Amino acid sequence: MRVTIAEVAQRAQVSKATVSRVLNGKPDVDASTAQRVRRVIDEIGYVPSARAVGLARGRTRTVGMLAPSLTWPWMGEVLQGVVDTLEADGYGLLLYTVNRGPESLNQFANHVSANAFDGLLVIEPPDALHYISTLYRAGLPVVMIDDRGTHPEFPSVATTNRQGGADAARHLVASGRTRFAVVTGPLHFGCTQARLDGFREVLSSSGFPLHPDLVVESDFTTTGGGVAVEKLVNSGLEFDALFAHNDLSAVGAMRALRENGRRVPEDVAVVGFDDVPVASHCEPLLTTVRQPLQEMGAAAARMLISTLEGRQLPDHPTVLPTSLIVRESAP
Amino acid sequence: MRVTIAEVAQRAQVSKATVSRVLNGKPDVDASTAQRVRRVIDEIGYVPSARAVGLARGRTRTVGMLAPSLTWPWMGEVLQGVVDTLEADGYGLLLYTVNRGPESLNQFANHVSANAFDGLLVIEPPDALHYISTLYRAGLPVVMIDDRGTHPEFPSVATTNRQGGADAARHLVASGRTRFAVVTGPLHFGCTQARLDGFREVLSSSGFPLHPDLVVESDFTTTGGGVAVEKLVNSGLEFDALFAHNDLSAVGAMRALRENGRRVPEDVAVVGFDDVPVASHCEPLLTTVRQPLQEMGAAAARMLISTLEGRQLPDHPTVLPTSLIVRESAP
DNA sequence: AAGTCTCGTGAAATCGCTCCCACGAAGGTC
DNA sequence: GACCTTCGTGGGAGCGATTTCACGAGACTT
Repeated sequence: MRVTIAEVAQRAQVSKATVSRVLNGKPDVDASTAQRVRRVIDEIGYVPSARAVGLARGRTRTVGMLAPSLTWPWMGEVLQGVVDTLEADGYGLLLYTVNRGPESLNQFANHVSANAFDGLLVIEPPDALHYISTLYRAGLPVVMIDDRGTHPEFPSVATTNRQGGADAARHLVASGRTRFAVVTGPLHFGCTQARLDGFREVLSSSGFPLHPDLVVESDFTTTGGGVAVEKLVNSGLEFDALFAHNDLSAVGAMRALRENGRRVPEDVAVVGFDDVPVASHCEPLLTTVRQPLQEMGAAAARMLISTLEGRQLPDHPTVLPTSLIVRESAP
Repeated sequence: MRVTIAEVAQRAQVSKATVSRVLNGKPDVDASTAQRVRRVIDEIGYVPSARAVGLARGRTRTVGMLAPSLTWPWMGEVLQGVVDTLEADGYGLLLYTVNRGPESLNQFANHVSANAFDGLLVIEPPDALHYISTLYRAGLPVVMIDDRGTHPEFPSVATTNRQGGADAARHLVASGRTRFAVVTGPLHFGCTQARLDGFREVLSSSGFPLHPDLVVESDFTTTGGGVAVEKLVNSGLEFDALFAHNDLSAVGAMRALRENGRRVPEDVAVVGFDDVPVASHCEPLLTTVRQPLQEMGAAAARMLISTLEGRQLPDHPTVLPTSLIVRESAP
C-alpha cells in the first residue's frame, strides 16, 4: 500500500491540511509543527502522488514535446538540452512524434485534450503547424524550436542563420576562394533564405558575384547533396568553394566532388551548416557553421517553464548565435 | 471550463457511471443508451482527463524511459522505435536521463516514487543498475534494452552479438583476408566478450589464429579507435583485416589507418558494429554488423506493455538478429 | 473587561474519474 | 402467481492530494 498524506498526518498528529502546507512551503505553520511533520515524512519516505497533485492543482509539472522525427542527426542534442533543463526544475517530459502520420497526430491530440501536460515544446512540425497554432490560441503555452524560419505567431528560439551564412562567406573569401557555389536547403524554408542572403551579401560586398547557376536547391539529405553537385559540375561553370546548407548535404557533396575528380579542400573548399556529429567523423573533417543545438533546447525549455510559472515572455524570438567551426574541408 | 464526465452524463440523461461504462467499453450497457452517450461525447468533444483517470484507476498509461545520454548516435533510432510502439497503443513516454549525475538520479527517483509512470524502460545505465534492480524487485515493471551484455535479472532485449562477431569474421575470411586485428569495446561489457568470442571462434575454425597483440581494448569512441590503431601499427605485426566493436571506433580506426599509410580496404578491410548513420556517411562507406536499433526499442516497448496489461513475459531475454551490411570498407 | 486581530489549525469540499453495490423491471421457471 | 435470474442503471464511496472557510486561543487595543 502506498503511503499517503493521511498516514503522515496521522503519525504527526496533525491534519492533512497542515501536512500539505508543510509540503508546499506555505506560511502560517508553526515551526515546531512543521519540523515534526517533516521528520515523519523523512521517516516513512513519503512522496506525494504525482497523479493526485496533478488532479487537485490542475497542473502536472510535465511538458510535452512534439518532434517530427527522433532519428534526425541533431535531435539528440536538442532533446538533451530540453531534458536537462526541465529535469533541473523538476519537470517531466512527455515525448511525441508524428512519425506514423495522421494517426500519430490524432493520438497526440488526445493527449492534449486529456491535459496530459501543462505546456508544449514543438520542433517545427511539417504539417501540424496549423493545429499547433489552434492550440496556442486556445491558451496552451507553446514554445517552438525553429530550425527552419521564423514563425512570429509563437514564442520561439532560433539561430542566426543569416549571420551563419555571412560567416561562411567571409571565411571562404578570406582563404582566397573566388568562385562560389551553394547547395541550399528547400527554398521555401525561412532558414534557407536567411543562410543564402547572408552568404550572398558578404560575397557581393567583397566584389564576388554569386552566379545563379551555381546555386542549386537541395533537400538537406546526403544523396540530395550528391545530386546537387552533379548539377553544379554539369553546369560547366568552375567553382572553388561550396557552401552547403546543412552537414548532411555537405557530406554528400564532398563525396560527389571526389567522384568527379575534385579534391577537397584543394580544388573545392566545403563549408556545411549545423555541426552534427558526422561533421567531425567524415573525411575530410567538415568545416561548418555550428548551431548551438543543446542550448537551443535548453533555452526553449526555460522559456516554456517561465510562461508556466506565470512570467511574461518577450514577444520577439530568442535568437542564439551560430559559430564557425573550422576543420579540414575549408581550412 | 473543462467539459467533464458529469456534463456528458447530464446531457445524455444518464449517470456518470454509465458514461464511464461506455467510455471503457464495459458490457451491460443498452445499445441505444451507449449510442446516445457516444453522440453527446462527439458533440461536445469530450475527452476524459488523463489526471483523473490516472488517479482513479491507479495507472497512468504512461511509461518512463531512463537513458544514460540522448546524444549517443544510436539513441534516436531506439527512441523512435519505443515512441512509435507506445503511441500506437495509446501510451505516453516520459523521458529521463542521468546526464547531470547524482542529482538527475535523485529527480528520477522522485518521479518513480510519485508514481508518475506505470512501467520503466531502461537503457543499460552506467551506475544506476543497482537502484533499478531495487525498483524491479519492489514490483515496478522494468524492461531493459541491453546493449552491453546480459542481465538475466530483468526482462530485456538484446542482439546476437556473438553471431554478429562470427558474421564479421566469416565475411573477412571469405574475402581472402588472413591476418586479423580487433579493436574491442570495454572488456568488462558482456557485448564486447560476445562479439570477440564469435569472431575468434570462426577464425580458429577457419584455421586462422587471432594473435593476442592484435586485439586491443578501446572505448567505443572515435578517438579511442584511432589510438587503438596506433597501438596495432606499433606492435609491428602485419594485419589486413580489422574488426572494430562499434562504428565510431571503426571510423576513428579508418582515419588512423590512412594516416599511417594503409589504404582501406585495399591494405586493410574494416568492419564495424551498430550501423549508425555515420557508417553510411564516412569515407569509405563502412561495412558493419547492423543492430536493429529501432526494432529493439519497439520490442522492449511491446514487452513492457505486455506486462502492464497483465500478460506473462518469457523469462529469457528477447534476442534480435544482427545482420551484416556490406559496404566499401570491406567489400 | 470587552472587543478586535492575528495565528495556527482542522473539517470538509473539490478536482474528474472508476467501480462496487443496490435496486427495479423484465423474463423464466415450477 | 410466487420466486428467481438477468440486465441495465444510478448512487455514492473511493483515489490522494489542495484549498477554502471557520474557529479557538492568545495578544493587543481602548
